[in-house]
Amino acid sequence: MDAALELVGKGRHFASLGIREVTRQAGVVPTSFYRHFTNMDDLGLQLVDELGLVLRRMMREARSNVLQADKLIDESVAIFISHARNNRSFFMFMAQGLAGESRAVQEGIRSEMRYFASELANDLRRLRVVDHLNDADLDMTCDLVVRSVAFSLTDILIIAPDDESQTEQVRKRTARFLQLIFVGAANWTR
Amino acid sequence: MDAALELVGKGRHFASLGIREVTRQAGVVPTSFYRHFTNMDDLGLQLVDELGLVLRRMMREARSNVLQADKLIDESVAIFISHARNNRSFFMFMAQGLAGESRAVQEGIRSEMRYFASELANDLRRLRVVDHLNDADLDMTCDLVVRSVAFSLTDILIIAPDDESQTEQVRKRTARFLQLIFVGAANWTR
DNA sequence: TGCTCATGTGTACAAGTGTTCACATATGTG
DNA sequence: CACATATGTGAACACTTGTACACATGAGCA
Repeated sequence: MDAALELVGKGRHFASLGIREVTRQAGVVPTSFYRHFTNMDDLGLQLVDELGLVLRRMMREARSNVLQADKLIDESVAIFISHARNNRSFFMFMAQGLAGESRAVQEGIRSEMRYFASELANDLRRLRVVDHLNDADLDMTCDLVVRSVAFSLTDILIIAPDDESQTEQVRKRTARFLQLIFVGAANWTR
Repeated sequence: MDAALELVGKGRHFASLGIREVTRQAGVVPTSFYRHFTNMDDLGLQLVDELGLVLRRMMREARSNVLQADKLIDESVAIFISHARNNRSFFMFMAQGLAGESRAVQEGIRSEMRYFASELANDLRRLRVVDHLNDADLDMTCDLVVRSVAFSLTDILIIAPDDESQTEQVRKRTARFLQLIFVGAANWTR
């Protein structure tokens, strides 16, 4: 799994990876592959599971760092971007998988995003920043937030990993997107 | 190019297509490939160019159908979804390319999206629905709109092409996203 | 100690891959 | 008409690919 991620991190697309290629990168003989996975799709699915762990760690960090609501957006975006840079290959895999060729991987990632959005909705309720929204509208808002952040992935991943100034630009733009969405939510009337 | 699109439409990922495979689908001998393209990346780039035409046709239709501003969102989303369904393979290619393995294709698609966003900004100025926004904020809003719609692609493309009820659901949800964004824009103060 | 089970190895094979080259056939223009 | 140019063909090449099978090794446990 690490080998596959490394190849993805080098710019390869997961869909184009072969068994031999992955085992070569892992420093292992091709037949060993079958000891762990039945095919590449299987490997992809297990990567999605691990991606879930990464996202959960990120959420935990965000929750412990965002204490008061006023810095919520900037803090969260900063944490997201920092995780995206520290786990570049993982997030590349995620971005690829959203339109990948394995339906199962696709749905796995979408389900992670749904989970993420629903946790976000919980947190916002708890922080009492969206009291006037009913549940459905809050869910929609969080869905849109998660999508916007996810799309920013493509911005972060296309720039060089150490380009601080461009990263900062993406950070700012993403934060403004979320501000715009929350202004919308604050003035939303059904 | 049609052959490659057909394969993508069948669920294959563009990055995993081979020259022989594409020429086989095209009913032509492998060597013929080199008469038209130097490699698969080249083919991808030419597909991006054609994608630009599809998007421009879509814009033209949207402009001629959206006369008054009050139905703007619903009409535009409907047109977008109808185009996405009629050119399914093209939009699949677009969704894939955003996180694809060819940097050039990636940037090509991103540039199409930027163009789209800037045209949208022009239209909104012309319709005078956003008079209180300065140029930068209008650009940001349109950027977010285009991104949200683009993300909805993954929703449309994952459902069966003839599933009317799910399509309708995506249509509604996308429209609500845009409404939320425009409420945000309407109440935006720098 | 010896047994079991998980993991890794080496060899083999049929099938598929990208790319080359010389050759054939259209198509349109002077 | 003849000729140039664009496109398609067939055979050939050296590699790579997925997968099967029998065998080796090592770790943990009785």
